[in-house]
Amino acid sequence: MAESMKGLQRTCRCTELDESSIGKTVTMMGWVQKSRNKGGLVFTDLRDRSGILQIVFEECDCGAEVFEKAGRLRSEFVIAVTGVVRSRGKDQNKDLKTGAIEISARALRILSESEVPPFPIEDGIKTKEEVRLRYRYLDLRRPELARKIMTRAQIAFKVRSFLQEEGFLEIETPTLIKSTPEGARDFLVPSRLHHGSFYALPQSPQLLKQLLMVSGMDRYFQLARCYRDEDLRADRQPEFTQIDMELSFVDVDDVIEVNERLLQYLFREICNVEIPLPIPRMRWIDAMETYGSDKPDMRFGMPLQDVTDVVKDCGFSVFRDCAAEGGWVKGICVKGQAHMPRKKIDAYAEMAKEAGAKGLAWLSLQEDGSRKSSFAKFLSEDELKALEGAMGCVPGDLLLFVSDKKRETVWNVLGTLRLALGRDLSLIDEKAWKFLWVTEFPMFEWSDELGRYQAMHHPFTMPMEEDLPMLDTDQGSVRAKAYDIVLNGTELGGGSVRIHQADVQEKMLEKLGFTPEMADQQFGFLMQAFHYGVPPHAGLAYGLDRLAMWMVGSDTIRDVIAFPKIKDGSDPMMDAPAPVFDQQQLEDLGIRLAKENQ
RNA sequence: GGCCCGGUAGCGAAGUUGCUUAUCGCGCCGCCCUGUCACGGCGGAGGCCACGGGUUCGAGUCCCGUUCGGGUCGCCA
Repeated sequence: MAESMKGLQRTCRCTELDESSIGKTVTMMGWVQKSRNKGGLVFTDLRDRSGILQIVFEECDCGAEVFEKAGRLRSEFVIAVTGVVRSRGKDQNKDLKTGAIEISARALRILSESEVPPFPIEDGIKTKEEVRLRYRYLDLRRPELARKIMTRAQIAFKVRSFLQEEGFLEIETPTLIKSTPEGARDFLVPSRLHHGSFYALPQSPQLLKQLLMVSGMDRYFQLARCYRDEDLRADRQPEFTQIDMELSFVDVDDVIEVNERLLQYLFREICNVEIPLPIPRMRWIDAMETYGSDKPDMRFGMPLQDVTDVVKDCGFSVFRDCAAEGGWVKGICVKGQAHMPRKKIDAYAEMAKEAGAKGLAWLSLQEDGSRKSSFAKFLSEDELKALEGAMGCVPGDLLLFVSDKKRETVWNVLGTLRLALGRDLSLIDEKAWKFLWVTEFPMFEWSDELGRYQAMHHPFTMPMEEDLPMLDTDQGSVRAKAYDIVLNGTELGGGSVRIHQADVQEKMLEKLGFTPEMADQQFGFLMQAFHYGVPPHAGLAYGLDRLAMWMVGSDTIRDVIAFPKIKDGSDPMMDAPAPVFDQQQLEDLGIRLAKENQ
């Protein structure tokens, strides 16, 4: 039978008491972590979000009635205890923050009883995530997860205080907006007042924040909930939070400068990590050529090296023909792995094929100078020497090569192998924080599916001034004033300088295959705004969830989201999405379901 | 949509080339215990081996299908 807390007031949280509190009478409230009944006395560990504190019930101190009640305490009961703080003398618990003290109970109320929880409420459990997510409210009681959610709250607080200090205004933008083409699938919301019409939930507040710049707001930010109806990953949820910002009268360097200081501030305050500034920058093309990735993991080396010129006349027809057709041959040198067994090399070859390669050529130079290789027999000694020299290969090293007509394939395959090798060979310094700006992204990327170019970032991104003439002559080579911030091989955020001229924006939309009518229908409000005085502006958005994930040391984004969704986009706790309960709801919206969904 | 891994008491696991009553730890329930804190002692309860079909004298184990969960590729301006 649950008791009332009438007349009681909680004094403080568990770990807010220490030896200086000895002698004080306090009232503590929280959950029973564990109760140890020794017969003549009962020890109860009381838990709240701050930690654990030991309560002692002794009949001589608390009386028979309270002592009998204490004997009934079970895990996860919610209780209120009034008692006196005292020292634990010799019997201290060094594993507990409050291990030097305990509460000698005088009064006890059981505010709520509990069934036996479906899994232990403690750190380090191996319970399947499936079960934990169904009882997420219990999972969140576990200290390690609670700490992560509390750290996320701290991050949000620090972001706000830093940006406010820098003159940014926190402005909310609507989440019922217009569907835009391009990009990810939208979540749609049917309109009751306009049957047959739909709102879309924003994938980002992109256009709205640009309009705020037109409004003269100058510096804006928002912790914006965003929605993308795509498949989930360990670091991807259908709804997620962006630290979204936009600045007027700035160029690339200005955005980078303030954001470097933001990152430095956050990591110093939250993680006690000092990020040296400036954060290194790398052009997109160099990131691809050197690491085979637009978000390179800089915690280890093993760069990609181009040997197309070295092998263009060699005896190995695969390389020779590829070079002759304007293709690419690149390799990586895996230091000290000449002894790698054939089986493992074959596994990497399989990985290479899955990543799109036709095959993987390999050569190991043994310590005694002999070679093992899939292709060395086609090359002369001089050609081999030249190749090994170009790769910086010394005895004991293993070389892996990929050739393809498309440079994207070579990048992708070797980039994948590099990451796998870095992980498998423990080359990654897990304690390192390697930040990197990747700049000068291509403006466009070709879409086979659409049969035309797509915006790599988005259609409002400013091309680099010197590349503007190429819009008509060499569209694929136009670079954008776009930048990504990368941490340890993860994209934390990205942004760009935006187009602020109506004529350039019209040209861009035309290049992306929009007819003037389509452009007007989709973005008319933006184009209209661009006729009334637009400040040059630029911005950036971080994935707050990913940032928080790194800062708390998790490998899944779910750990920093209070109520995350599972792989199929559903919520196993509240069982959403679900069919509508009341048919009237559908009728109000003017929606009729296909037969198979009724 | 493809590929990979997994599902055995509330939780975590074991279960051999197919064989009697499916095992272990934690938790849970009862009794005992005045310094425990991974409390201890004694006793006890708890299972549609994910679901469906097949092979077999006999299936947790082998085969097929389904389902649920995770990872990954596609996808994610």
